Amino acid sequence: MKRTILSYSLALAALISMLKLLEYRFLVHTLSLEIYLGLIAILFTVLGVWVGLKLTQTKPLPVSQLNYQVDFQFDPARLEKFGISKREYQVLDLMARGLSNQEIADTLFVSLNTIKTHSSNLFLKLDTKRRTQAVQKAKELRLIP
Amino acid sequence: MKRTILSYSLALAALISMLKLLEYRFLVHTLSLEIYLGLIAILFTVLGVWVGLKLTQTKPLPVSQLNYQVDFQFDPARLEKFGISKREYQVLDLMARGLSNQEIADTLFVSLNTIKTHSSNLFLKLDTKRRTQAVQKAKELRLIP
DNA sequence: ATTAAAATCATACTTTCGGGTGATGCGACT
DNA sequence: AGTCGCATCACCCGAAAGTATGATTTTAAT
Repeated sequence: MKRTILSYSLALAALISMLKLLEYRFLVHTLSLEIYLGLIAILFTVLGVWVGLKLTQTKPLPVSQLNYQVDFQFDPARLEKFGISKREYQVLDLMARGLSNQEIADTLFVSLNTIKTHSSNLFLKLDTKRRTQAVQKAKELRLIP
Repeated sequence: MKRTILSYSLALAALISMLKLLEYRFLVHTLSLEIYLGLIAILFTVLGVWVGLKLTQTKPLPVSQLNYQVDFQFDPARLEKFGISKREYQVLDLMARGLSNQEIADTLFVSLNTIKTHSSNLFLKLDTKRRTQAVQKAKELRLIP
């Protein structure tokens, strides 16, 4: 985490420097200061959105909305019974929504390999061989809605 | 959602206007342009983070339906709506139980290739790319329990 | 401060899925 | 008699999923 923050800071610093260089260029070319400021504002807003998403990490995806909610109740105790970690649970949830490993990786902002590791561990803990089996079993066990 | 986006846009516009006013003030007071730019950058980064978080917030679902496999009832009419044949339905059902294509083939005493054909056709008819997605969608559509 | 668990990522390899294409046989319907 | 839908199967190929192993980094608990 420290590392990420550091890299973001560096990226930000680099961006600012770059912008400063550009600044003089633009100004001598008589581009209005307002437009320039607007561009900076937009750019950093986008950057902010990006940073915000990165830092908060979790963001469930729709894919196929039509979300029907059952009398399902999230129960950490049940997860603990199977030794399923928070991250693994997130992966399981997205799996159940029909996402591919790559899509899950993109959603959680981690690499494909990481998701493969998580899912492999899930299969061990749920004693299943495939994702479809894992999802089915997790539903039976009321681990997911 | 449109409303939120609109309000954010307005807020942004207001901010920009405000900043433009400030701009002249600051400039006549000989505050360095670099510092000013940096402030804008930081401000809009923060704004971006805020907007990003707001936009990705998942709202809780209404507790409308409290049912899921309770009221399931096999309905050939629904299948027909999607053009799903008897055999394809069987494959879909076994798929949802977590069986691999090979296992389904063994269960139905046909070849693996046949199951592949059936499942491919299923994906077409359900407009899905993966078996997990197909199963999920079929459950939503109440095609299977 | 140390330690244990969790999370991350990589590389290499095997298996399973899924798409595309084409072919055959069978019953039903007209 | 012809055609249409369904079921069956084959072959190829690329993509995705899954296994195994090892490593580093974060986080949480003691």
